[in-house]
Amino acid sequence: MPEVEVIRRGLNSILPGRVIKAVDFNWAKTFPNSQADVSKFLINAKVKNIARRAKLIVINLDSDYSLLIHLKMTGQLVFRSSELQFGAGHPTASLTGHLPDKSTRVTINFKDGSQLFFNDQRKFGWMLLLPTKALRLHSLYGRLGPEPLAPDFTAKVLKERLARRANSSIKAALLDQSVIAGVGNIYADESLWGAKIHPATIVKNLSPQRITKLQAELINILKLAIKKGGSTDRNYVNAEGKSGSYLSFARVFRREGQPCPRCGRTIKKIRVAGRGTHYCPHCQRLKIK
DNA sequence: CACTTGACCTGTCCGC
DNA sequence: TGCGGACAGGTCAAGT
Repeated sequence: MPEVEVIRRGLNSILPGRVIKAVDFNWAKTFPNSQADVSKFLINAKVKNIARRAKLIVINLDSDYSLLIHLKMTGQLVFRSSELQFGAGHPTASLTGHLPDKSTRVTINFKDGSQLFFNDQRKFGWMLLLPTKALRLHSLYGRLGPEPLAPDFTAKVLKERLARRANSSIKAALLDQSVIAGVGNIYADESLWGAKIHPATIVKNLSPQRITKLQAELINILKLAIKKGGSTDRNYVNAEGKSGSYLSFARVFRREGQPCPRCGRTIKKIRVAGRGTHYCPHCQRLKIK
């Protein structure tokens, strides 16, 4: 989610006011809308603003339709203005090659000559055009839990939401988007380390104090990650093609074999809820009540 | 119903 | 150098 939020902010500073001239796509699953809908509600539409819900990017258009985009793990949304085709020259730029490239699934061409490229190596990401009014009722939105960075996401709310997954591991519960919207694998591991909770702990065995600590850690870590421009594990870049630096601040994620920054013992990697999971065996003890 | 596993894809890395 | 297998940031449908 921090990565998506960083992209949203970038796009929201460059796209509003631009008018779509044409859209090219080369992978049908990426963009399942009919050609008729594309012509009617996307072509000639002007971008109003860019919003986010959970890990979804929402480009609101003046056609009263919204373009929803899910980047999954390897998706990118990279903007190139007509005069700066390569984004080159910037010392931290990490995606400076020619676009479209072999991973480009959709290209949105604006009337002023600028372009937005949707690249996705693994083809898991998608776009979907929906009427703006229908978004809240759509199943993509309806089952999502609360936004962890909203002001009303309190420890009490987290306790209530976790009660839905009382018998599963806390790691699985955190990754369940219907419990909380927006926590992914990196931030689940990082916040559990911060709260000193073993990732395999069954939710009902967590004390209220641990959950309160976890709520605070989630907020702190997500905010820090946004500030650092997100996490670049391999593919991630923001709208300008630059990578994020959060992983150099990460305490356990991808740090197996290294010393725990809190106690100095060796960080381990195991599998929990089907996902690679990093933790400190000393700081994060498995408590079975 | 609650919960876990496999599938969707491409690319990379590691052991043989 | 090549090949097979495991694994990768997410989310569903299908299974138990």
